[in-house]
Amino acid sequence: MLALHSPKQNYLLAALPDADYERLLPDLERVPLELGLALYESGSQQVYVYFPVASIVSLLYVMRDGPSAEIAVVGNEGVVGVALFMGGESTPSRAVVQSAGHAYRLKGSHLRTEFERGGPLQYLLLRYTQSLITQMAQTAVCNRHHAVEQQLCRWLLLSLDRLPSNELTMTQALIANMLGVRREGVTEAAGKLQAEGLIHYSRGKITVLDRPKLEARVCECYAVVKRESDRLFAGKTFAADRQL
Amino acid sequence: MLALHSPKQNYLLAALPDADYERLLPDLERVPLELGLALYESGSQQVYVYFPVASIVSLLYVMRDGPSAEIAVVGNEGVVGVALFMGGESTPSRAVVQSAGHAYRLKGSHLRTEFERGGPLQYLLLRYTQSLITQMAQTAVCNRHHAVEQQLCRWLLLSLDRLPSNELTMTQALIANMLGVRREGVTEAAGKLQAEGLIHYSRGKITVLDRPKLEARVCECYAVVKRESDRLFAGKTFAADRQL
DNA sequence: GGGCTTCCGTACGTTGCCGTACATACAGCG
DNA sequence: CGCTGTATGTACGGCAACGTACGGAAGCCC
Repeated sequence: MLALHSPKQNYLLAALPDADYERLLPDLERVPLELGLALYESGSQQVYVYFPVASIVSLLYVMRDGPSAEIAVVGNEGVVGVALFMGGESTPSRAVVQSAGHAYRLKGSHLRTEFERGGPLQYLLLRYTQSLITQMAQTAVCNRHHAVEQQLCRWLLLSLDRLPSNELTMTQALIANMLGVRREGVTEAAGKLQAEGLIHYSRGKITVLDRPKLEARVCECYAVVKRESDRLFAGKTFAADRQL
Repeated sequence: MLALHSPKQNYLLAALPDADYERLLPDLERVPLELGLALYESGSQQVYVYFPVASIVSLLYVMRDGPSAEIAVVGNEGVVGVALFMGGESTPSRAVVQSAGHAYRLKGSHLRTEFERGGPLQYLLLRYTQSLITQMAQTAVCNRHHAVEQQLCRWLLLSLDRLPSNELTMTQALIANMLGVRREGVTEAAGKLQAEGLIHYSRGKITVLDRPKLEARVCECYAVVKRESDRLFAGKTFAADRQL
C-alpha cells in the first residue's frame, strides 16, 4: 500500500526503482495547486518540474488577441515542465491548474542532473514526453475535424482519467476557454449530453453518469491517445511495488 | 565549404562536434526521397531515422474515415523518427515525403546507442524534439482559430524555410490534404494570394513572389514556431565549421 | 430576505467552411 | 491535332460555429 500522501501517487515517480526514487525523495517538495494557478507563463524560465498527484494541469496557448487553446493536459500520469530536461527551459505556452490538488515539485537543475545519469528516470521521462507528443498531435487533429460535442467528450474523458472520482469542478466557461470555443457552444453540447443522461452538471460541478456511453460518443482521438499512453507504459515500471 | 553531397547539409548533423560526427558517418546512408514515399506508417515499427537534406517530410495523421491532418513538417533542420530515441519506436502517425530530395538515414538501434552516450548528439536531438513539440502545439492552435488562408500562408512559409529555392512542387489538392481542408478552399485562398501578387502558381508549381507580404499576412503561429526554433538552436552548435 | 454575482439557457443574424457537382484549362502523348 | 488525364475554377445549398445580446436561475453575503 501507498502512504496517504506519497509522491508515489504520481505514476512516473512510482515507476522508478527504489534507488532512483530515494535519491529524488529528499528534494521533492509537496505543494498545493490551487485552481487557476499558473505554474509557468509563456516564455518564462521554468524553475521547477511538477509531478501532479490528484490534480490536473492544462498546457495552453493564449493568443495575442485573447482566445486560447489547450494543447495538452497533465495529471498524475505525467510531469509538467518537460522543457527543463529537453533543454529549452521555457515554452511558448502557459501551464494552469485546471483541477485543484497537489503536486511534488523538484528544482529543474536537480532533475537535470538526475536526467543526465541516463537511467530509468531518463527512460521514463522521455517515454512520457512521447505520449505527450501524441496527445498534442491528436489535439491538432481533433481541432481540425471534430465537432464541439465530440471534443467535449474527449476533454471530459481525459480529465476523468486523471481524477480519482467521477466528478469534476469546472464551469462551462472554463471548459470553453480550454477548448477554445464559445461558452454557448459548450452549454449546448453539455445540455445534449445531460438530456441523454450521460452527465449531470450544476454550477461548476460536472458528474459523469454513464462513462461507457461517453466513450461511445467520443471521436477516435481519445482512444488513440489512451492506447498510445498505455502502450508506452505497459509493464514499463522499474519499481518492485508498482501497482497499476 | 561543404561538399556538394554531405550529411552536413542537415543542420543537426552539421552541428555535431567532429568526433561525434565521424562516429556516425560510416553508418549514414544517403537515400533518395521520392514524392509521396511513406517513411513510416502509423503504428509501424520504425527502423531508421532520417536526416533530410533539401527535402521535406510531413508528419500526418490519417483518420479512420479518410480525412487527414498534418501535425508537423520536417526538413533539413531536423530528423524524422524521434520515437526511436524517445523510446516508443512507433507513433500513431505517418511520415510522407512532401517535397522530393534526399536524406541520410541511420539504423535506429545505432542511433539509440549513440543517444545513450548522452553527449552533444543527445543534447541536439532533445532540443530538436522540443522545437517539434512547439510546432505541433502551434498546429493545434492554428487549426482551432485561424482561417484557411492564414494556414496556407503558414504552410507555405514553413515549407519555404526548408527549401533552397522559392519554388515548391505541390498541387493544391495535396496542400488541402496536408491542411485537412477542402481542395476548393485552397484554390480560393491561393487565388487571392495570387491576385495580390504574393505568389504565382500553375499546375503544381508554386512560386513565392513576395515573401515579406506573405509574412505580413500569416497568423502569429508561424512566428512562434520560428522564434522558438531559432531560440533553441541559437549558437548551439558544437562543430567548429558550422555555418549558419 | 434582498441584493449581488456567477453560472447557465436561449435566440438571431452572420460567416467560414463543407459536400457536391460540374466547367474550364493546361500538358503530355500518340 | 485531338485525346486524355490532371490541375484548377466556380457555383450553390447546407450547417456548424461565431459574435452578440439578454433572460432566468442558483448560490453567496450582508
